[in-house]
Amino acid sequence: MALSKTNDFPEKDVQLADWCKALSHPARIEILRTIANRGECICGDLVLDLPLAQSTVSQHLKALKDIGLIKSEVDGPRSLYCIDKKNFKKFITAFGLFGELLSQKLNDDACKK
Amino acid sequence: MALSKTNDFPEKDVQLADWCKALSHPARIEILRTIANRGECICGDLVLDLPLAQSTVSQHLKALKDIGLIKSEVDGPRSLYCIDKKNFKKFITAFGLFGELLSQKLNDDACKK
DNA sequence: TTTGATTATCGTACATTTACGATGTAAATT
DNA sequence: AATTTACATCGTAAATGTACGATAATCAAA
Repeated sequence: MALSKTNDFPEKDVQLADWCKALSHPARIEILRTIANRGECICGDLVLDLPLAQSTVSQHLKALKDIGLIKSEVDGPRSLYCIDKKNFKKFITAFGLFGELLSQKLNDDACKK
Repeated sequence: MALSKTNDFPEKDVQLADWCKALSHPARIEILRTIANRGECICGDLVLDLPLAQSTVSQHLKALKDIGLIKSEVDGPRSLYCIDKKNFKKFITAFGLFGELLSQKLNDDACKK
């Protein structure tokens, strides 16, 4: 990105923002949920569930894989996807910390409206 | 959106995705944190903190306000921003639920790699 | 009431995202 | 070897997002 200034921000915030971006589309939320529910699944299963073309689903899977929330292994002509537990937990922890720190500050009522 | 298919997804997932989208830029993460830390603050304070032009910061504030995570009140020539606690907690709760449900499924080791 | 301070909005440029069909690739099956 | 199955990648179109400068709007203070 030439126009973007994301590199002028703290690395931790960029990381959290990138993870959130990965969840910023309902298809990717459903994909994560489906993979978690089934333990693992292939692209074709997701195409049946989602109102999207195969190439689009594959694109969303790539986005989730690039950011590290899922991983895959070859299974014959198929690709088997599963949650990358280590990274997923990192994300949940980082997000939880963020939410917690902010929530603490909200105890004393600062806003009138 | 004509090309987008977000309306073909469950409303709850769209809502969660939209909230995550609001956190998908490090500037908006820092803005939320700063507002929470100070209880309330004005655009000018944030402009001093962030490596962005005033108009850009104002744009990010609008995005956070449109999604409901912050609200504002007039204070002379300024605008005073603060966290919208009710909605913020809704978001944290929804996200926490999502993370928890998925984490539960990750207990039995499904992935080899 | 003019000036100054502060913020919002407009216009614009460029990058990124989302979506699809078409095509390429790799492995199993015939 | 040819075919089928499953998936990834390419090319492309349209929509969104990010960023800025310039300008408009609002209110306080001089």
